[in-house]
Amino acid sequence: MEFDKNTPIYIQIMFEIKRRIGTGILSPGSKLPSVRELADELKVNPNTIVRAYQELEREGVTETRRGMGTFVVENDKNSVSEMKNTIGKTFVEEFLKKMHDAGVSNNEIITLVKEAIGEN
Amino acid sequence: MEFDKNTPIYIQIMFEIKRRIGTGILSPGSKLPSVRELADELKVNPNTIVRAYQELEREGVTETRRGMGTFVVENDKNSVSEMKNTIGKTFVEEFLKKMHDAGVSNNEIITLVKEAIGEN
Amino acid sequence: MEFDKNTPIYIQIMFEIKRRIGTGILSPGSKLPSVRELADELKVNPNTIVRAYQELEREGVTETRRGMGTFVVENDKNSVSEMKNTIGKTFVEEFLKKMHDAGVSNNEIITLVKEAIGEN
Amino acid sequence: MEFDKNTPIYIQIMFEIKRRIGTGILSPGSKLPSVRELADELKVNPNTIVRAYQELEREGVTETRRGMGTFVVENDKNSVSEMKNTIGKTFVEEFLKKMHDAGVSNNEIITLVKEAIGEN
DNA sequence: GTGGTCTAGACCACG
DNA sequence: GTGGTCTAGACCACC
Repeated sequence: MEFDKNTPIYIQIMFEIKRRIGTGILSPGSKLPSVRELADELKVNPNTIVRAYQELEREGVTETRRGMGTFVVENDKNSVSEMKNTIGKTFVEEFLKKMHDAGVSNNEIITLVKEAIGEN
Repeated sequence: MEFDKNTPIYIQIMFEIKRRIGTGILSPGSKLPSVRELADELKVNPNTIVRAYQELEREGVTETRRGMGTFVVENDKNSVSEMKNTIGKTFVEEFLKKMHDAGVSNNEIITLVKEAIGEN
Repeated sequence: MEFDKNTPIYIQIMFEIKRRIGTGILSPGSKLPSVRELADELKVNPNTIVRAYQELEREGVTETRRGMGTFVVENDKNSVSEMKNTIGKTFVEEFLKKMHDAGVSNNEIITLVKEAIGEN
Repeated sequence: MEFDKNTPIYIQIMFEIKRRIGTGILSPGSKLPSVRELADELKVNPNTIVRAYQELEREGVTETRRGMGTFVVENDKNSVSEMKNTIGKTFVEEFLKKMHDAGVSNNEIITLVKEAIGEN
């Protein structure tokens, strides 16, 4: 995994976990990798993982069971389709805000998106 | 102009200038407000404006003429439609990459965007 | 380190860093002094160091790792001999251009350079 | 004539005048273009020309005769070969200082210069 | 008048 | 402890 230099690493890790839930790699109820494991895997300071897990817990996405580790909460919110939706909507809103700020109209936005998708 | 607390002010000023070019408020060749003027207008420290203007120059959007001020470069890139297009495409690509990484399909993307626009 | 009054301090610091790379004092991958350390050492405001480090990063000479410091990029460009070569060639070209513009022939250039070196 | 963005325009104009003397375009005793003429020719603010002429007079290169204009002083120093030498030495010294600062040895300097000349 | 640089000192997010 | 950003205020060279 490569990190974008401009956004905090712990945020990117949060999205990585959500992505794994959204794509079914992690299912509700399953155990997250331990802090040390994930720190090793991502070549990152363990404190950074701790921070990410804490924020995820605050958001209600995960829960820690003492002595057992961190788990994906079994929640409607964490079903594959819901998680995809949640992440998606966040990104869409960010995106629309930026475009509007740049003076691009709604029609132009749709056109640009369709073009870009067509090209791929 | 209101500033978003989470992104550096000088970045937001850069976008504001680009937006003014993109919407035709500033045309290629025209003079930007002086550092002190804009600092006053935006209730911001002059150094912050200086920083924004320098970055814009580094990006080739503006140029400074000694003792005369800062000007929009007369450049195809800075024509109204081009500027909008450039900014737009960059954002669209970032956005699509994120969505695909999150496992959202092209069809779902278009649906989500349309929904979000409809709501606004 | 003494500063020349006529050129910005941050530029002189940039050259100092490049010189340290060019002479092998700093090797690719190694950590630069922290902003505060170097500010102390050079009796200069920390902001001035920040500026120098940022410009070096823009030039691809260094990179910052969040919360860890600023490092010399591991790059062919930054090997001792290459760095010396790169800086040197830039200066030589500038120099020759100026001399030719002033109407000095190639032979005269070599003579003048040898004279000046002999004198030192 | 194109101006280097980083050095004051009036300095560049001074060198331009010296260059014209060094290459024989202007001979000792001849009249310089009027301030307005040169300002027009170089697309520059007349004040900038005034400044350049003043500095040249301070250096003893030119003199102004009231109501008649500015003239190249008839001076050994202003003979074609001498002027070339003067400019040349200034540039050579600047150049050597930069190279030494960058850690390039005298031998390497001569090698680099010869290479660069050979290539042209 | 213009922008460019620097200092002093503060606060913040990140690891 | 690390760099990033911002403010306040100063001085300077240039046009």
